[in-house]
Amino acid sequence: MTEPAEATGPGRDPEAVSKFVEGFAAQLVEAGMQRMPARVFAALLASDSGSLTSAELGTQLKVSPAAVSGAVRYLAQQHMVSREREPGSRRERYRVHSDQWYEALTSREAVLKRWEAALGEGVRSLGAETPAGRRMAETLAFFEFVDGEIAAMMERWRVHREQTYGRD
Amino acid sequence: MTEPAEATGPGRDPEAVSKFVEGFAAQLVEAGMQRMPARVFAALLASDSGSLTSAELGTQLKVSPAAVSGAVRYLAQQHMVSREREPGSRRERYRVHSDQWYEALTSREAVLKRWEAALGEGVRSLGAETPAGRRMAETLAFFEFVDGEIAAMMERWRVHREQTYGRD
DNA sequence: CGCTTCCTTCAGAAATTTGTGAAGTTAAGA
DNA sequence: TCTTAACTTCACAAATTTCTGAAGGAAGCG
Repeated sequence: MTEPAEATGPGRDPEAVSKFVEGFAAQLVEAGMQRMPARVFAALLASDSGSLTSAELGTQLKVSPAAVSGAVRYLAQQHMVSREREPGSRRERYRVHSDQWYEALTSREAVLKRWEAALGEGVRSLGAETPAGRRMAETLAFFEFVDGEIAAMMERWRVHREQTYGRD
Repeated sequence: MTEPAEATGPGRDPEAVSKFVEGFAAQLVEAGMQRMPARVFAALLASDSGSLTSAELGTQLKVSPAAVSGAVRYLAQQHMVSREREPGSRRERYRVHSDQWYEALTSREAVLKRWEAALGEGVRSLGAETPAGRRMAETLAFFEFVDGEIAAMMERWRVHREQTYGRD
């Protein structure tokens, strides 16, 4: 029986934590995410409190403060983490909300929108009546369809989740 | 009025085609795709026949046969293009099927599966009763939910598409 | 009001990724 | 069977990305 290890801050089982962090980060990287943001994100996901300071992240991941800073800025822009000022301290905490982050992941809305814009432009410039134009128009229609569906899907997830876990 | 340009093979309006190809490829790159596969894919999408030979791709994109070869291998692995042997010629054609490719894009099933595996591993090793374990379990549940929803969504798309465009 | 702590920014070094040229392989056509 | 066209593979060069160390700036605390 592998003792689940006590939930002491950075303690627990650094070995197991690190293994998960690196493994999960590797998968995120393969899906197109930059390495450092992926590692930071995985580390937060694996923390008991769901939040860590810059310093803690640097220590745990063995990287410089500069690297943490860059990664965290990226993640915040993508709405995958939020920053919190620890009142009465110049420490900053970075947090994953258990629902916030995967909404960010699916609602790659911004990405879809840009794809749609590029496709629309293509249809216009190549001509809607050309075979290529028609193919692009159909592709565009697909993305527009997906856009709508995703919103509905997230709504169903919220319901499903509340039934299973109760509110956040 | 900007003449839609004649649908002559490589002709049409090389200017407009190139503009679309580079623009759309750039968006795909930003979403995490490698540059050359993105350009090749965009070029195929913008071709009237929906298929091009290695040589045509090389000429149009101004890259070496080696680069085309690498890009095409990647795209084929991702099921985003299919290869066709032109009967009675050693030319190979690469093709986008109008439905095949976006199914490949959305059914990032393989990616999701690997994420799920990594998360499951994390839950096990950190302990399902720890706060971190619970967070990961919930995340895992979310991906499993998405898995199922995507299949249903694609089915709805097929119906929607057939009504709009008729069968392929 | 200055000291100290923590984070950020920036320039550059290191590592990784990407594309090329050249040689190799397969298969059509004579 | 031999020639030749077409794609692939491989080693290396170039470009890009990624991280670090050092300097700079904001905010608590004495």
